[in-house]
Amino acid sequence: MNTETNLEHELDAAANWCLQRGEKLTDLRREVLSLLLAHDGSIKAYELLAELQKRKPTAAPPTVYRALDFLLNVGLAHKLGSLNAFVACRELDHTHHHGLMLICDRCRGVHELSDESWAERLAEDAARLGFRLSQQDIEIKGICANCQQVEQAGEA
Amino acid sequence: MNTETNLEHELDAAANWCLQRGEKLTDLRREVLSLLLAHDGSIKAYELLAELQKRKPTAAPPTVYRALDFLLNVGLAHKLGSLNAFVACRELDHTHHHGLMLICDRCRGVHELSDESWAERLAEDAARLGFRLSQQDIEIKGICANCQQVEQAGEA
DNA sequence: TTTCTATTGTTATATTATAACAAAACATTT
DNA sequence: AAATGTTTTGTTATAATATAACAATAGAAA
Repeated sequence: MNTETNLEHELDAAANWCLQRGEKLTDLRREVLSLLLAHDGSIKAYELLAELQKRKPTAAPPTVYRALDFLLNVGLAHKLGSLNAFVACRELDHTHHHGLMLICDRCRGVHELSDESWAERLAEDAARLGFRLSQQDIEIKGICANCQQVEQAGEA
Repeated sequence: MNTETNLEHELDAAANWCLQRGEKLTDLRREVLSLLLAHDGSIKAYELLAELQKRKPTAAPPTVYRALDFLLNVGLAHKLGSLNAFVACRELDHTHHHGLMLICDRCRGVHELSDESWAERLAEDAARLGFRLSQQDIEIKGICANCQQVEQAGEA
Protein backbone atom coordinates (compact mmCIF):
# COMPACT_ATOMS: atom_id res chain seq x y z
CA MET A 1 0.00 0.00 0.00
CA ASN A 2 1.66 3.23 -1.06
CA THR A 3 1.41 6.63 0.56
CA GLU A 4 -1.27 7.92 -1.74
CA THR A 5 -3.77 5.18 -1.12
CA ASN A 6 -2.94 5.40 2.55
CA LEU A 7 -3.81 9.06 2.54
CA GLU A 8 -7.04 8.46 0.65
CA HIS A 9 -7.89 5.84 3.20
CA GLU A 10 -7.44 8.27 6.05
CA LEU A 11 -9.48 10.91 4.24
CA ASP A 12 -12.32 8.47 3.67
CA ALA A 13 -12.23 7.54 7.33
CA ALA A 14 -12.38 11.23 8.17
CA ALA A 15 -15.37 11.71 5.88
CA ASN A 16 -17.14 8.92 7.73
CA TRP A 17 -16.20 10.43 11.05
CA CYS A 18 -17.91 13.62 9.92
CA LEU A 19 -21.04 11.86 8.68
CA GLN A 20 -21.42 10.14 12.02
CA ARG A 21 -21.58 13.62 13.53
CA GLY A 22 -23.99 14.99 10.99
CA GLU A 23 -21.29 17.05 9.29
CA LYS A 24 -19.89 16.96 5.82
CA LEU A 25 -16.29 16.79 4.73
CA THR A 26 -16.57 18.93 1.62
CA ASP A 27 -13.97 18.96 -1.14
CA LEU A 28 -12.36 22.06 0.31
CA ARG A 29 -12.20 20.69 3.83
CA ARG A 30 -10.95 17.40 2.51
CA GLU A 31 -8.18 19.17 0.66
CA VAL A 32 -7.10 21.12 3.72
CA LEU A 33 -7.14 17.99 5.84
CA SER A 34 -5.13 16.26 3.17
CA LEU A 35 -2.47 18.96 3.40
CA LEU A 36 -2.45 18.71 7.18
CA LEU A 37 -2.03 14.95 7.01
CA ALA A 38 0.78 15.30 4.48
CA HIS A 39 2.83 17.12 7.11
CA ASP A 40 4.63 15.18 9.80
CA GLY A 41 4.84 18.07 12.19
CA SER A 42 2.60 21.02 12.61
CA ILE A 43 1.91 23.60 9.96
CA LYS A 44 0.97 27.26 10.15
CA ALA A 45 -2.21 28.65 8.66
CA TYR A 46 -0.44 30.78 6.07
CA GLU A 47 1.85 27.95 5.06
CA LEU A 48 -1.25 25.88 4.57
CA LEU A 49 -2.74 28.71 2.56
CA ALA A 50 0.30 28.84 0.31
CA GLU A 51 0.04 25.09 -0.30
CA LEU A 52 -3.65 25.32 -0.94
CA GLN A 53 -3.17 28.12 -3.44
CA LYS A 54 -1.04 25.86 -5.62
CA ARG A 55 -4.15 23.91 -6.47
CA LYS A 56 -6.72 26.57 -5.75
CA PRO A 57 -5.41 30.05 -6.56
CA THR A 58 -8.64 31.64 -5.35
CA ALA A 59 -7.96 30.63 -1.74
CA ALA A 60 -7.73 33.44 0.82
CA PRO A 61 -7.14 33.48 4.58
CA PRO A 62 -10.79 32.89 5.46
CA THR A 63 -10.78 29.88 3.16
CA VAL A 64 -8.17 28.16 5.23
CA TYR A 65 -9.28 29.40 8.63
CA ARG A 66 -12.83 28.26 8.01
CA ALA A 67 -11.72 24.84 6.97
CA LEU A 68 -9.47 24.67 10.02
CA ASP A 69 -12.27 25.76 12.33
CA PHE A 70 -14.42 23.01 10.95
CA LEU A 71 -11.72 20.38 11.38
CA LEU A 72 -10.99 21.57 14.92
CA ASN A 73 -14.64 21.47 15.90
CA VAL A 74 -15.22 18.02 14.53
CA GLY A 75 -12.00 16.76 16.11
CA LEU A 76 -10.03 16.03 12.96
CA ALA A 77 -7.34 18.54 13.80
CA HIS A 78 -5.72 20.25 16.75
CA LYS A 79 -4.57 23.79 17.20
CA LEU A 80 -1.28 24.31 18.99
CA GLY A 81 -1.78 27.59 20.76
CA SER A 82 1.81 27.92 21.78
CA LEU A 83 2.98 27.80 18.16
CA ASN A 84 -0.04 29.23 16.40
CA ALA A 85 0.11 26.10 14.31
CA PHE A 86 -2.14 23.22 13.35
CA VAL A 87 -1.83 19.47 13.18
CA ALA A 88 -4.04 16.64 11.97
CA CYS A 89 -5.42 14.32 14.62
CA ARG A 90 -4.09 10.82 14.08
CA GLU A 91 -6.06 9.11 16.82
CA LEU A 92 -9.66 9.26 15.73
CA ASP A 93 -10.69 5.88 17.06
CA HIS A 94 -10.21 6.08 20.81
CA THR A 95 -12.52 8.14 22.96
CA HIS A 96 -10.02 10.69 24.03
CA HIS A 97 -10.61 13.32 26.61
CA HIS A 98 -7.52 15.43 26.84
CA GLY A 99 -5.21 14.92 23.92
CA LEU A 100 -1.67 15.29 25.15
CA MET A 101 0.48 16.90 22.52
CA LEU A 102 4.22 16.56 22.87
CA ILE A 103 5.62 19.39 20.81
CA CYS A 104 9.26 19.46 19.79
CA ASP A 105 10.86 22.89 20.27
CA ARG A 106 13.34 22.13 17.50
CA CYS A 107 11.46 20.56 14.62
CA ARG A 108 7.92 21.60 15.46
CA GLY A 109 6.95 17.94 15.28
CA VAL A 110 4.07 16.68 17.39
CA HIS A 111 3.44 13.36 19.06
CA GLU A 112 -0.03 12.74 20.40
CA LEU A 113 -0.08 10.68 23.58
CA SER A 114 -3.13 8.53 24.13
CA ASP A 115 -2.37 7.15 27.58
CA GLU A 116 -4.49 9.17 29.93
CA SER A 117 -3.99 7.82 33.42
CA TRP A 118 -2.00 10.93 34.28
CA ALA A 119 -5.03 12.99 33.28
CA GLU A 120 -7.15 11.58 36.09
CA ARG A 121 -4.65 12.73 38.62
CA LEU A 122 -4.54 16.12 36.97
CA ALA A 123 -8.31 16.41 37.00
CA GLU A 124 -8.32 15.56 40.70
CA ASP A 125 -5.81 18.27 41.50
CA ALA A 126 -7.85 20.76 39.53
CA ALA A 127 -11.11 19.62 41.12
CA ARG A 128 -9.64 20.28 44.54
CA LEU A 129 -9.63 23.94 43.50
CA GLY A 130 -13.14 23.69 42.13
CA PHE A 131 -11.76 23.85 38.62
CA ARG A 132 -13.61 21.78 36.04
CA LEU A 133 -11.44 20.74 33.11
CA SER A 134 -12.84 21.20 29.64
CA GLN A 135 -12.05 18.69 26.98
CA GLN A 136 -9.16 20.33 25.32
CA ASP A 137 -5.73 19.43 24.24
CA ILE A 138 -2.81 19.95 26.50
CA GLU A 139 0.49 21.03 25.05
CA ILE A 140 3.80 19.91 26.41
CA LYS A 141 7.06 21.27 25.10
CA GLY A 142 10.37 19.50 24.83
CA ILE A 143 12.84 17.95 22.44
CA CYS A 144 11.85 14.86 20.50
CA ALA A 145 14.01 11.74 20.36
CA ASN A 146 15.15 12.45 16.84
CA CYS A 147 16.26 16.00 17.52
CA GLN A 148 18.12 14.87 20.63
CA GLN A 149 20.21 12.57 18.44
CA VAL A 150 20.92 15.33 15.97
CA GLU A 151 21.93 17.50 18.92
CA GLN A 152 24.41 14.93 20.20
CA ALA A 153 25.85 14.36 16.74
CA GLY A 154 26.46 18.10 16.48
CA GLU A 155 28.32 18.13 19.78
CA ALA A 156 30.63 15.26 18.80
CA MET B 1 -1.36 46.30 55.11
CA ASN B 2 -3.21 47.80 52.17
CA THR B 3 -3.09 46.75 48.53
CA GLU B 4 -0.59 49.37 47.53
CA THR B 5 2.11 48.45 49.98
CA ASN B 6 1.44 44.82 49.18
CA LEU B 7 2.10 45.53 45.53
CA GLU B 8 5.26 47.48 46.31
CA HIS B 9 6.37 44.57 48.43
CA GLU B 10 5.93 42.17 45.55
CA LEU B 11 7.73 44.51 43.19
CA ASP B 12 10.65 44.80 45.57
CA ALA B 13 10.80 41.04 45.83
CA ALA B 14 10.80 40.85 42.05
CA ALA B 15 13.66 43.36 41.86
CA ASN B 16 15.65 41.16 44.20
CA TRP B 17 14.80 38.09 42.19
CA CYS B 18 16.29 39.85 39.17
CA LEU B 19 19.43 40.94 40.97
CA GLN B 20 20.08 37.38 42.06
CA ARG B 21 20.12 36.51 38.39
CA GLY B 22 22.34 39.38 37.37
CA GLU B 23 19.47 41.24 35.76
CA LYS B 24 17.89 44.57 36.52
CA LEU B 25 14.26 45.40 37.03
CA THR B 26 14.29 48.86 35.46
CA ASP B 27 11.54 51.41 36.02
CA LEU B 28 9.85 50.43 32.80
CA ARG B 29 9.94 46.72 33.54
CA ARG B 30 8.79 47.39 37.06
CA GLU B 31 5.85 49.36 35.75
CA VAL B 32 4.83 46.62 33.34
CA LEU B 33 5.12 44.01 36.06
CA SER B 34 3.07 46.24 38.30
CA LEU B 35 0.29 46.32 35.71
CA LEU B 36 0.46 42.55 35.30
CA LEU B 37 0.22 42.05 39.05
CA ALA B 38 -2.72 44.44 39.25
CA HIS B 39 -4.72 42.07 37.08
CA ASP B 40 -6.31 39.01 38.62
CA GLY B 41 -6.55 37.12 35.38
CA SER B 42 -4.45 37.32 32.29
CA ILE B 43 -4.01 40.41 30.18
CA LYS B 44 -3.22 40.88 26.50
CA ALA B 45 -0.21 42.76 25.27
CA TYR B 46 -2.18 45.56 23.70
CA GLU B 47 -4.38 45.96 26.74
CA LEU B 48 -1.22 46.27 28.74
CA LEU B 49 0.05 48.81 26.24
CA ALA B 50 -3.11 50.88 26.64
CA GLU B 51 -2.70 50.84 30.42
CA LEU B 52 0.94 51.73 30.14
CA GLN B 53 0.20 54.65 27.84
CA LYS B 54 -1.90 56.28 30.54
CA ARG B 55 1.26 56.97 32.50
CA LYS B 56 3.71 56.83 29.64
CA PRO B 57 2.19 58.16 26.41
CA THR B 58 5.38 57.43 24.51
CA ALA B 59 4.94 53.67 24.89
CA ALA B 60 4.70 51.62 21.68
CA PRO B 61 4.28 47.89 21.02
CA PRO B 62 8.00 47.12 21.30
CA THR B 63 8.04 48.87 24.66
CA VAL B 64 5.61 46.40 26.11
CA TYR B 65 6.82 43.33 24.25
CA ARG B 66 10.40 43.94 25.32
CA ALA B 67 9.39 44.32 28.93
CA LEU B 68 7.30 41.17 28.66
CA ASP B 69 10.15 39.23 27.07
CA PHE B 70 12.37 40.23 29.92
CA LEU B 71 9.82 39.23 32.54
CA LEU B 72 9.20 35.91 30.81
CA ASN B 73 12.89 35.12 30.57
CA VAL B 74 13.59 35.91 34.19
CA GLY B 75 10.52 33.96 35.28
CA LEU B 76 8.44 36.82 36.63
CA ALA B 77 5.66 36.27 34.12
CA HIS B 78 4.08 33.56 32.00
CA LYS B 79 2.78 33.66 28.49
CA LEU B 80 -0.45 31.81 27.82
CA GLY B 81 -0.03 30.64 24.26
CA SER B 82 -3.60 29.50 23.93
CA LEU B 83 -4.90 32.99 24.70
CA ASN B 84 -2.01 35.11 23.48
CA ALA B 85 -2.12 36.64 26.91
CA PHE B 86 0.21 37.22 29.82
CA VAL B 87 0.08 36.75 33.55
CA ALA B 88 2.38 37.57 36.44
CA CYS B 89 4.00 34.65 38.22
CA ARG B 90 2.82 34.51 41.80
CA GLU B 91 5.00 31.64 42.92
CA LEU B 92 8.52 32.93 42.80
CA ASP B 93 9.79 31.12 45.87
CA HIS B 94 9.47 27.43 45.05
CA THR B 95 11.75 25.76 42.57
CA HIS B 96 9.20 25.05 39.97
CA HIS B 97 9.72 22.92 36.96
CA HIS B 98 6.55 22.91 34.96
CA GLY B 99 4.16 25.58 36.04
CA LEU B 100 0.65 24.25 35.63
CA MET B 101 -1.68 27.00 34.58
CA LEU B 102 -5.38 26.41 35.01
CA ILE B 103 -7.02 28.85 32.65
CA CYS B 104 -10.70 29.66 32.87
CA ASP B 105 -12.46 29.69 29.51
CA ARG B 106 -15.01 32.16 30.81
CA CYS B 107 -13.18 34.84 32.76
CA ARG B 108 -9.66 34.36 31.47
CA GLY B 109 -8.51 33.96 35.05
CA VAL B 110 -5.48 31.85 35.82
CA HIS B 111 -4.61 29.69 38.77
CA GLU B 112 -1.06 28.44 39.01
CA LEU B 113 -0.77 24.97 40.52
CA SER B 114 2.41 24.24 42.42
CA ASP B 115 1.88 20.57 43.22
CA GLU B 116 3.98 18.69 40.74
CA SER B 117 3.68 15.02 41.50
CA TRP B 118 1.60 14.57 38.38
CA ALA B 119 4.44 16.07 36.40
CA GLU B 120 6.75 13.18 37.23
CA ARG B 121 4.29 10.74 35.78
CA LEU B 122 3.97 12.91 32.73
CA ALA B 123 7.71 13.14 32.28
CA GLU B 124 7.93 9.34 32.51
CA ASP B 125 5.33 8.85 29.81
CA ALA B 126 7.13 11.31 27.59
CA ALA B 127 10.52 9.74 28.31
CA ARG B 128 9.17 6.39 27.12
CA LEU B 129 8.92 8.01 23.71
CA GLY B 130 12.38 9.49 24.00
CA PHE B 131 10.85 12.90 24.51
CA ARG B 132 12.70 15.19 26.90
CA LEU B 133 10.46 17.80 28.49
CA SER B 134 11.68 21.35 28.60
CA GLN B 135 10.87 23.51 31.55
CA GLN B 136 7.85 25.28 30.32
CA ASP B 137 4.44 26.05 31.53
CA ILE B 138 1.60 23.75 30.78
CA GLU B 139 -1.80 25.21 30.11
CA ILE B 140 -5.01 23.51 31.11
CA LYS B 141 -8.38 24.86 30.14
CA GLY B 142 -11.59 24.64 32.06
CA ILE B 143 -14.07 26.61 34.09
CA CYS B 144 -13.04 28.06 37.41
CA ALA B 145 -15.04 27.57 40.59
CA ASN B 146 -16.38 31.09 40.54
CA CYS B 147 -17.62 30.95 36.96
CA GLN B 148 -19.29 27.61 37.64
CA GLN B 149 -21.35 29.27 40.36
CA VAL B 150 -22.31 32.12 38.09
CA GLU B 151 -23.29 29.54 35.49
CA GLN B 152 -25.58 27.73 37.91
CA ALA B 153 -27.14 30.95 39.10
CA GLY B 154 -27.96 31.79 35.48
CA GLU B 155 -29.66 28.45 34.99
CA ALA B 156 -31.87 28.79 38.07
C1' DT C 1 -39.67 25.85 -8.71
C1' DT C 2 -39.26 28.20 -4.57
C1' DT C 3 -37.27 28.70 -0.37
C1' DC C 4 -34.11 27.92 3.16
C1' DT C 5 -29.59 26.79 4.89
C1' DA C 6 -24.78 25.84 4.56
C1' DT C 7 -20.73 26.70 2.25
C1' DT C 8 -17.53 29.37 -0.29
C1' DG C 9 -15.74 33.80 -2.44
C1' DT C 10 -14.03 38.34 -1.75
C1' DT C 11 -12.54 42.57 0.26
C1' DA C 12 -11.21 44.84 4.02
C1' DT C 13 -9.50 45.17 8.50
C1' DA C 14 -8.41 43.76 13.28
C1' DT C 15 -5.05 41.69 16.30
C1' DT C 16 -0.59 40.09 17.67
C1' DA C 17 4.33 40.55 17.24
C1' DT C 18 8.95 41.79 15.44
C1' DA C 19 12.71 44.14 12.54
C1' DA C 20 15.73 47.78 12.21
C1' DC C 21 18.00 51.58 13.50
C1' DA C 22 18.50 55.95 16.40
C1' DA C 23 18.93 57.94 20.91
C1' DA C 24 19.69 57.76 25.68
C1' DA C 25 21.20 55.77 29.95
C1' DC C 26 24.52 53.31 32.41
C1' DA C 27 28.87 51.15 33.49
C1' DT C 28 33.93 50.72 32.86
C1' DT C 29 38.35 52.23 31.88
C1' DT C 30 41.54 55.73 31.19
C1' DA D 1 35.93 64.14 33.61
C1' DA D 2 36.45 61.97 28.97
C1' DA D 3 36.29 58.15 26.10
C1' DT D 4 34.44 53.78 25.23
C1' DG D 5 31.44 49.91 25.17
C1' DT D 6 27.05 47.82 26.52
C1' DT D 7 22.29 47.73 27.70
C1' DT D 8 18.05 49.75 27.52
C1' DT D 9 14.59 52.56 25.48
C1' DG D 10 12.45 55.34 21.60
C1' DT D 11 10.56 55.35 17.09
C1' DT D 12 8.94 54.02 12.64
C1' DA D 13 7.66 50.63 9.82
C1' DT D 14 6.04 46.21 8.74
C1' DA D 15 5.39 41.18 9.33
C1' DA D 16 2.44 37.44 10.88
C1' DT D 17 -1.91 35.78 12.55
C1' DA D 18 -6.89 35.98 12.44
C1' DT D 19 -11.67 37.66 11.79
C1' DA D 20 -15.72 40.73 10.16
C1' DA D 21 -18.94 41.53 6.82
C1' DC D 22 -21.39 40.79 2.97
C1' DA D 23 -22.00 38.73 -1.79
C1' DA D 24 -22.34 34.61 -4.50
C1' DT D 25 -23.07 29.84 -5.02
C1' DA D 26 -24.38 25.26 -4.06
C1' DG D 27 -27.29 21.77 -1.82
C1' DA D 28 -31.26 20.28 0.65
C1' DA D 29 -36.16 20.61 1.70
C1' DA D 30 -40.78 22.07 0.80
